[in-house]
Amino acid sequence: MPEGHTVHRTAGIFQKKFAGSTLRVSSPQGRFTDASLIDGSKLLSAHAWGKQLFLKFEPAILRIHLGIYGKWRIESHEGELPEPKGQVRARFTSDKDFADLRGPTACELVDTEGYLGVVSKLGPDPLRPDPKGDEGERFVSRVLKSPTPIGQLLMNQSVLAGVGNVYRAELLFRAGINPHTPGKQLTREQVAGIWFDAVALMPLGVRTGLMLTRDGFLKGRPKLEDRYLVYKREGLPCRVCGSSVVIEIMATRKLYYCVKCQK
DNA sequence: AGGTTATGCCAAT
DNA sequence: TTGGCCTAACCTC
Repeated sequence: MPEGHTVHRTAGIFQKKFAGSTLRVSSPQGRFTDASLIDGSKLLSAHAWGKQLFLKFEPAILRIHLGIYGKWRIESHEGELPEPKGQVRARFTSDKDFADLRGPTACELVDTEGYLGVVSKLGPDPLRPDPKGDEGERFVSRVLKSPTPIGQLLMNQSVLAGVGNVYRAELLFRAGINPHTPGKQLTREQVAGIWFDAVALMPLGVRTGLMLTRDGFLKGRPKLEDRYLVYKREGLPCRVCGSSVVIEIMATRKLYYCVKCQK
């Protein structure tokens, strides 16, 4: 379930369970042919930026992107490692824990230059520390200059890193903004509002592993049918006004919104 | 058993 | 704009 919250959550787990340890790295499936280059080396740190996960090993940095299918299985073990389930691209093993990676779009070693090349193309990430406090402004000024619909801008990782199709729909509903509105037609307050809403909401997703966006359902594990405001609710009544939630295709992705509440 | 779908994104056209 | 990647879960038959 890969939007940015999932990736940050995984980075935290790697940091806690594996950072500072020497890891065995293998590719049961065989497709990660560079596994041998980091096998037996120390994991220095793990961090996320948007939907990208970076594992810094001593010899090189491993860049992992889950794409739409990718999944992690991370568990502890008692010396006896379980058989890989399905097609495991990469397995990371410490004394106590193992992590199996299946179906990623990217699992590749990069050097510092390659790493900088990737992150230089990423927009601000609401889940990243913002010591100077100017990351929101980077997002806001970019949106306010753009003729592109805000629904597309929120999906563009160079504008805003980590938000995907679920958070896009939910953030726009919460803001009461129609996804077709060009960025430059929004007010500064509206765009800043989206940023700060994401900054407030996404850490909940990291903590729980769920994209919680409904006030009143911001803790626990709400059932799937209670979870979202508009995402995957086409044809169902809007939770606020009761009119039918619509679905459209915007730039190849399904877009859900309420025509009445989002002007 | 086969078809559809997915929280993503890139390259080719 | 379209096709392809790549895996598993969830349908229908």
